[in-house]
Amino acid sequence: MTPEEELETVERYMRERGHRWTNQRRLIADVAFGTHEHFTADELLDMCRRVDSQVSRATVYRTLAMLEEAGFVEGLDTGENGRRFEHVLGHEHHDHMLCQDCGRIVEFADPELERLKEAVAAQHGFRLVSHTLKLVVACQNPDCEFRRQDRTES
Amino acid sequence: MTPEEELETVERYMRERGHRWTNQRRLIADVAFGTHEHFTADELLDMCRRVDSQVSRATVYRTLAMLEEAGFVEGLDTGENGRRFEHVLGHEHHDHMLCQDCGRIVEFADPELERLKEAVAAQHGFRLVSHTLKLVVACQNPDCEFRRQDRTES
DNA sequence: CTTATTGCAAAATATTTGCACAGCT
DNA sequence: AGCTGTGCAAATATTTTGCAATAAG
Repeated sequence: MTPEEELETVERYMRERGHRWTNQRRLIADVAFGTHEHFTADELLDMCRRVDSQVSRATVYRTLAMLEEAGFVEGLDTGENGRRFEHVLGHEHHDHMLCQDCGRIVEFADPELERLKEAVAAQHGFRLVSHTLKLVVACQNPDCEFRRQDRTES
Repeated sequence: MTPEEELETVERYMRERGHRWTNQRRLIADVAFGTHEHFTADELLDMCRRVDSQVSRATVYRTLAMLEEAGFVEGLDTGENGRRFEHVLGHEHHDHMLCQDCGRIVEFADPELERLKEAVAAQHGFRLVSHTLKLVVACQNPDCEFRRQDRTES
C-alpha cells in the first residue's frame, strides 16, 4: 500500500462514518503513517507542529484515538513516557521484544504463535479481537550499539 | 506454598537487601497475596485501610514497586483504572484474556506458547526476562453473567 | 447555514516525590 | 542512636474534557 492509498483509506473510513476530513486529521494521519518508528502522542504532536505549529495536543490525542479504534495504529505500553504507537495499516501483524538493557524495540512475527493465540481464544469460547505479545528481553551487552536509544529494528 | 511461607519469602527478600520489614510492608504483602483477584494500587490501598486506616497511598505504591521488582507480583495493563496487579509468587506463569464485552479477565496457560516465546527470544540472541501475552476477546453474549464486573476466572 | 471539529485551558487520572517525623534494627 | 521508611501534600506525567471560536459539508 502506497502512502497515498493509506491516506485514502483513512479518509474513506472517516467519511463513511460521517466524520469530517479536516486539515488536522490529514496532517496527523500523514505524519503518523510517514514514520516507522514507535512514537508517543507527544512526539507525534512535535512532528505535526514542524508542519503546522497550530495543531493542538488535544486534536492529536483525539485523532490518535480514532486511528486506534479503526485499527490503523496500535498502542504499545513500554513502561515509560506513556504509550508508543505504531503504524499497522497495510502492515502484517507482528509482536514486540523490548530490551531492558538497551531500550531497543524489536519486531517479530511467528505464524505458529499466531495460530496458537487463535486456538486458545476459541477453546474458551471467545472470538479473538486483538492480541499483544510483549517479550521483555536482555541483550546483556554493555556495549550494545542501541543502548539508551529507542530505535526500532524489524 | 502456604500464605505464611509466602510472607516469609518476601521478608527474607527484603532483609537480604537491607530493607526493613515494617508493619506496613507486612500488611501490604499479606493483603496483596491474600487475594487472587486482579487488583489496582487503589483497591489494594482500600483493602489495607480496612485493617489499618493510616496506611498511605504512597507506601502502597512504593511497596508494590518493590514486590514487582522482586517478581512477586505482576502488573497488567487493562486499559482503564490503571494497571492491575496479581499474585505470582508461588504460582505458575499464565497469560490473560480480557473480554471487551463483559470485562472478565480469564487466565490461561499453554506450554506450547511458552516454548515458542523462549524460542523466539533465543533466535534473536536475547535472554527472555518476562513476557506478557494479552488476548483481547469478545464473548459476544449480551446476557453474559460477568457483564461489567471485573471478575477473574481461571 | 448547520453542526462537527478545533484550540485552549482547566480538569481528571495515575503515580511519584520532598520533607519532617516515626519506628526498625 | 542512627538511618530507613512513612504519611502527607504537593508535584508530575499523561490524557481527557468543556466551551467559545472555526471551518467542513
